[in-house]
Amino acid sequence: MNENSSIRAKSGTNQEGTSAHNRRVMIEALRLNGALSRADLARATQLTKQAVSNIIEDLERDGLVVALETVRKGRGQPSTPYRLVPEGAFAIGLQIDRHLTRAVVVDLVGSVLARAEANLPLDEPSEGVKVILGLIDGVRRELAGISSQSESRLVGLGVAMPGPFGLKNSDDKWMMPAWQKFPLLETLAAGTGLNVGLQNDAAACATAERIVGAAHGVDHAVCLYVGYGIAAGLILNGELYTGGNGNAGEIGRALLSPAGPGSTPLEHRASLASLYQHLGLDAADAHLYERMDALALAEDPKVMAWIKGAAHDLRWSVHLIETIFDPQTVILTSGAPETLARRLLEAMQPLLPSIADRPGRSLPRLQLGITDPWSIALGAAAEPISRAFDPRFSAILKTRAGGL
Amino acid sequence: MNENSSIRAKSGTNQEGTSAHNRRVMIEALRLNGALSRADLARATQLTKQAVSNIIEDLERDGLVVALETVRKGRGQPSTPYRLVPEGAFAIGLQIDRHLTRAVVVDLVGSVLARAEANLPLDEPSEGVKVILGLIDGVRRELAGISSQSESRLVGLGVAMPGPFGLKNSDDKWMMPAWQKFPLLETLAAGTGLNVGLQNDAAACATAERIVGAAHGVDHAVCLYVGYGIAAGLILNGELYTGGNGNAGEIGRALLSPAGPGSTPLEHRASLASLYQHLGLDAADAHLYERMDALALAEDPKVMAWIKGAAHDLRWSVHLIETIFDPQTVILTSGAPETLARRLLEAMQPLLPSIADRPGRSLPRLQLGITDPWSIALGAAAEPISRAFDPRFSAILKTRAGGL
DNA sequence: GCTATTAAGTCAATCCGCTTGACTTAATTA
DNA sequence: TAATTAAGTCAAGCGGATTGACTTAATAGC
Repeated sequence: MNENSSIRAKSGTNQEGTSAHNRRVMIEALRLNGALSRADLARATQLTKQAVSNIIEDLERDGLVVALETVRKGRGQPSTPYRLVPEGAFAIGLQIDRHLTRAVVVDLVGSVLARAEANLPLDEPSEGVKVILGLIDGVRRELAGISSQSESRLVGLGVAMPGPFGLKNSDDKWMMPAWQKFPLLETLAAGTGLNVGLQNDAAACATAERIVGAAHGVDHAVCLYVGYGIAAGLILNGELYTGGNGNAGEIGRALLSPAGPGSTPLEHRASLASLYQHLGLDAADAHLYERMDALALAEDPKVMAWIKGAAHDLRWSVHLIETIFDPQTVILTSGAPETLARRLLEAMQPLLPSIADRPGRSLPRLQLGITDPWSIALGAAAEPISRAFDPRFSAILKTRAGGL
Repeated sequence: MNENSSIRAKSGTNQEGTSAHNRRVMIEALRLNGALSRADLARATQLTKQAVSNIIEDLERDGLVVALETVRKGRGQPSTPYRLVPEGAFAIGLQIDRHLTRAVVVDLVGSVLARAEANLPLDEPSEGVKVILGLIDGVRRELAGISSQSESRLVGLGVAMPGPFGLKNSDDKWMMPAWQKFPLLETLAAGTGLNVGLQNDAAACATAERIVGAAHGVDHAVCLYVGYGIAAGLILNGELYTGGNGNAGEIGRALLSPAGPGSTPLEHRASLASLYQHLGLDAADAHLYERMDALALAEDPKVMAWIKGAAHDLRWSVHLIETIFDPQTVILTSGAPETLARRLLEAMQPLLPSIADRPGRSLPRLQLGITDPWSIALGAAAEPISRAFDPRFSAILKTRAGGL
């Protein structure tokens, strides 16, 4: 019976796929443009007025869009704009970091409705999972107080944690080895009854930028994330790209010079971990963020020295990213306080000359992204929303019946 | 009237899009699996037997597929396998290099039916275009002798030339500045009456590997191309990725170390140009290829020294590519003779440890691709074929009526 | 050797969702 | 007040996948 399972082919599609795509296209158009009339949507999506009308009627019935006041603009019948209903869908996002974990609830438009954080016992996943499930339960209850339909409109749980995933030698202290081995997704799926997705933290950052930040509506953007480690989140062709094994963009472990295995990974020089080390701070310190903020504001010499060194490496990373991906823009994000991130951005100027240094650019080569430390949890939560509502190739195709 | 043109949205789709996609899926399945029965196709594509039957009937009428002998395999009615008809479609590929140009005709399955080459006057595009049009006309006539329907089945002209494209300072001698400014595509479209597409040479290599080489059916592969320059062709999510401005993968100009603008681009060390320089060969020499082949076979010390140096840099490039893209495999291709390419591949072993060095790999981390010097022209020709017949997201969407 | 079983493939009706073209509604312009 | 313009609806039509019953042709088992 399995003799044919080796045939490689893409899935076909049918009218359901068509309809699903068109619904998603409407939602994306409303997300990107704020409020649009049916006629606007018809023009923008190339569909007929009638098709749009039917779809909008459906979406309105499903509580995903709502009509606004009619507006008169020149000759002709006034139009009725529609906008997304934030309460149309919710998702929970979970950030698992080395020393703490955060959970948030976001709605369809990416607003954070509830948040909670807790310390995480390092290297004890089975204990940690209890903490996490408690956290999730907390924000979920909070959501229930906000919306009566919260449960039925909860589309999933997105998890973000430091990558890379699935390596052979995962005893590297940078990599949370115990967590890599723990069956986290299965445990969380069982514990919450939700669909669970996983991204690394840079991908989560990129997802956050895409839904509410600088990558909103940009098809080719790379998000350079300076956190405890360093990595790039890739928006290619308007979608998050995660590579063959979910590890694309993990540049933290890239060797900077062609000097062989002995070189220092980028991560060991341009990351908050290296900053903590440079400042003699404890990564588990509960007031780490405030301390960094204060030091950055005070232009502490040690901090400024680190910024200078990190900016040097990061400038080179931006050059490399531009050369390799040819993105429309590079977004610098960080778990660090905004003051620090902004100084880092400034220290990176002027950027190295590169292929991106072309005439007629509409977006800056490098810009500052969200610096809120909750952005990773936000991006984690945005992933299920995006999966459920954004137009994607795979959303058109018929789903393989037999699992996966 | 143009007030609404600023609305950003993806196109919707309809039954035509569905049908177009399903046709493409059938063709891809036959390309990847050789010959399949309608029942096989139905299982592989998730469509019903009936839908597949209708589509196959269409494709057969259009001369794109043909039935083979029925085969008996166990119980049940014997199945009738179908395969692609090579003569179902043709495309012309054009490679424009610094000193020469090549044109080929390929068919639907990627076989080369005709080929021609000529020298190209450097920095004189208006003269060069005459040579090119003559070359194209030649292979086109040759094709007409092979197939009576050649003209109606000619899907387009694919052009491959060294990138990057559209830079500010295009007076770099590496970059064929005069050609960068010349309205090549428009001239060729007018001169041939064909649809014209452009890729850089590494992308063409990747396209060639995808249609007939090591990337056949692989969703995530990077093609490292060592030609006169060096660049990477990116197959991401089963499609060629070209970035925001068509320059993705142009790693030749990437600086190797974070030493700032003064560093040596990779291209100046690991490319055939550097080999020619190292050997004191003239890049315009008509017998360059044979000379290189002879030297490589004889294990000439100078060649071996260059190989050692280039391999050192390339090993690092592979590490970087693996770290950044997380591909299933990296394919080494080159305009150099196979002996040389193979020695280069061997000299790159052992590869640097990287994220790709994981258990349970099904494909090698690095493998040798097509070494035929005509592979770029082949890839150029494969692009229109792929555009016309491979399943792609954009092929499903309604096309914007008003051009582009 | 007969029968049951299995699988490929067809037939005809149905269904779903977009399209078409005429029509209604409601505003501005002249 | 009439002409024009644009938003949006109505109802019939159409294209293409689905459905389920049916036919055909092979092997497996008794």
